[in-house]
Amino acid sequence: MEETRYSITELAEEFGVTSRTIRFYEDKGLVSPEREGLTRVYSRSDRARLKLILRGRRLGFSLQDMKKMIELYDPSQGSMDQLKFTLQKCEDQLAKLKSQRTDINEAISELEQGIRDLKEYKDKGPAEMNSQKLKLA
Amino acid sequence: MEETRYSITELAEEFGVTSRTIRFYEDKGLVSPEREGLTRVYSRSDRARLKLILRGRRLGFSLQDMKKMIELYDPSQGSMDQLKFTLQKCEDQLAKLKSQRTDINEAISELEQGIRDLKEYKDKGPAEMNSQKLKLA
DNA sequence: ATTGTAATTGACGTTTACGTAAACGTCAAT
DNA sequence: ATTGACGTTTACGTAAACGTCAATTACAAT
Repeated sequence: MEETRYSITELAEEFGVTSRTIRFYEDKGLVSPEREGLTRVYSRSDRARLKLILRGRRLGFSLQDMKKMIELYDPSQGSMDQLKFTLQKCEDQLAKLKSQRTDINEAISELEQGIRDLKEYKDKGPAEMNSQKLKLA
Repeated sequence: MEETRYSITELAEEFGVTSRTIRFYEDKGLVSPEREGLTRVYSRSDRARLKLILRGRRLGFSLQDMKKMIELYDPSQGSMDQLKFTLQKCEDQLAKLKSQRTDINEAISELEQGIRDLKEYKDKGPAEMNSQKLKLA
């Protein structure tokens, strides 16, 4: 089995982040690559972790959450507790996202209405507009 | 005409923010209530501004943006420039929100799938699962 | 006058996810 | 021997939108 090795810049480019970011994750205890002298050498599993982290980030998880969840995939066995933890976090996050989506949808509606009003105000002039329509007091 | 007057805590409670927040907005030049000695006294128009600010916040505008946009409703006339500025900001923000919504929708789908996989993994046990399904490398 | 309640100010803390700068080491290639 | 590209560390900076705290006043009621 070839030992696949990655450099920090290699992974940074592949995942579209800066090497600073990857080092930052290491600081937070999310990855711990080997060292050859000072240079970091990433294994295939390090790369997988990284991928997972970035995926979690896209889904809106905090790095702390990711740290705990990622332990599910460690050399050790995926214990039931870890599994439950991850599942719970996922469901929490799902709820959060859905709530956010609701908020955003409302904001979009309000904005769209606002834009319509503003355009009308611009075209017809302030004269024949009642300020109520612009949602003022 | 009665001069309606509000205290800082009154408004804070009405709008569900802390008085610190309101003072913070003042710091940023978003409201400038009268003073009686040191005490802030808010007028009906101050209250309207505040309402507008909070509304903007809900819609995801920055305080800076709100500051500029809010001048539209100043004693001075709502100049065409201000109107255009506001309209532009609204459209920018609308675009931002729509893009966010897309991201969130994708995240929700991914999460829902992930949750399904995790549950399956939990029930059927690790044995008959291929790790690919859990999106690992 | 004292107690209590509110308000004020200023300064520093918080959170998240990094960016940036300084100053230096390493290594391959020329 | 030098150049260039990359790497390292430490430490401080950034952005937003406040929160928290402490010290100080102000004012109202007792």
